[in-house]
Amino acid sequence: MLDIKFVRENVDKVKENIKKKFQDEKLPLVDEVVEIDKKIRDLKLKGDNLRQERNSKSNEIGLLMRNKKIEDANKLKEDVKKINDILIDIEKEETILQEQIKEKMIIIPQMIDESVPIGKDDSENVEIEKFGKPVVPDYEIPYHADICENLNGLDKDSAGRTSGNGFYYLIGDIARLHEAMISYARDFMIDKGFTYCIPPFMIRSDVVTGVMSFKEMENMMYKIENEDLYLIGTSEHSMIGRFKNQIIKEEDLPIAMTSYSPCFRKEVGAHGLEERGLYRVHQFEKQEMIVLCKEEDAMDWYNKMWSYTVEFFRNLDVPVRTLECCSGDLADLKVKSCDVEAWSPRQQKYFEVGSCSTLGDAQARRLSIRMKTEQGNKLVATLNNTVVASPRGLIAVIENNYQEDGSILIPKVLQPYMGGKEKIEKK
RNA sequence: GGAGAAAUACCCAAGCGGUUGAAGGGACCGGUCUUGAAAACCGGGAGGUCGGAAACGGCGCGGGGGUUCGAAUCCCUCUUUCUCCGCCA
Repeated sequence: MLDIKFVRENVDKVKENIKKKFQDEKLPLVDEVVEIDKKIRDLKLKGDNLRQERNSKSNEIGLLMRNKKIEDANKLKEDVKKINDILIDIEKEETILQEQIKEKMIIIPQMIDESVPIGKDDSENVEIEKFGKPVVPDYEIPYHADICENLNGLDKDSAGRTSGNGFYYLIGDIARLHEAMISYARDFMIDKGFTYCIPPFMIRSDVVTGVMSFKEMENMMYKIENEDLYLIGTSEHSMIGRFKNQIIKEEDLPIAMTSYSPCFRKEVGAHGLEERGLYRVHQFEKQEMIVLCKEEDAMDWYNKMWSYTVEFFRNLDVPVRTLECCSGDLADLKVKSCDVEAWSPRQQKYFEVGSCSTLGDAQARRLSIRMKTEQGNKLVATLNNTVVASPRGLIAVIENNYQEDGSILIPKVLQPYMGGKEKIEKK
């Protein structure tokens, strides 16, 4: 969501930004918004003047009553009643216009960063850099679910019976490896200076609508029956929601936190669940990082944040690359975003394991997250990035450390979290 | 889950239908005194948000709604906190 003042003063820039995102159908919205905004301001001025008159007349009535001039007071009461009748209409119209403008403002995309590559859709995303050599061993790497099942580490059949498609039982050393990754990710981020946090796993609807669009909400969020509560799709939701309507002291910024949570997603309308595997599932766990900072520091943080994920995966001996989201593929709330992708030696291509975004002040405007400065309050910038989500991250580790004999070498950094174990093999 | 009480500005807190369109403290800022500080004394200010170039004005006493000429004050509702009971890792 943009600042209405910015739109008012930068109609051309806003339109150009929409074109860059190939959303030409939204172009008329800009003029409509400016027009409604003008109407609202006129109406507000009218209303304010009437309210001022009402206030002073009500005051007069008070004085007259005290002096027992009942008749004069009653006369004034009539006047104020008339003012109130006019005000009712004005207020009604204002409410309608406010809703109209909000509806439109909410779908006008955030101004993207100049550096974002222009492109229509995800096919035009741009590879930025490769880290580590993508190795293809001379033996065949089986499908990750088969590797896990062969090591007695996965039971999808039972999960199908208990919970349906999109769920899984992780068992034994595979479950432990999953947990080890999350734990290592936590400690890795703490070492980078981030504060560890376990947030609520359910949030209210007003927080949900603050952090995502309605369409996303429909397609992602599980609702608790008979309660105003939703299961979080990522801890970003509760972590950013934490600051809703808050004014942060300037000296308390930046706020850099790393949070753990299970994540629940309906995955409606996405590419569908993967029948056999663990790549796209209804439930996973994630170590996340979020940053709240001054707008001018956002780009530095953005670059730091994605590089932490790269470093994390390199420590696990997983080759990765960064892929920048082009303008057309960038979600409307985002200023700039890139995916970190891990190498799959089986598919011989990279697949998404994390996503790093800066939202500028868009989220802060929706949630009213501000910082106190000497010149008044300013919106903060919000950023988020995946450290690791598992089991998806698990797939990367398993495939890249798979041995010809069917065993998996445990990356050195994870061994302390696995009781010193160096290898997972069939018993 | 049941029963009660409460929510006022950075903090404490008065107020319970009209000179409160928020008293009084504390902290804070400015000053006097002091070599400097502390103490004391004097002075200052509603933080936020919206409209406006500004002057100024609107909103605003946990959120939302209502009654009234007029609401911090009365009514409804939601949220949160506290106390007691019940239940439970």
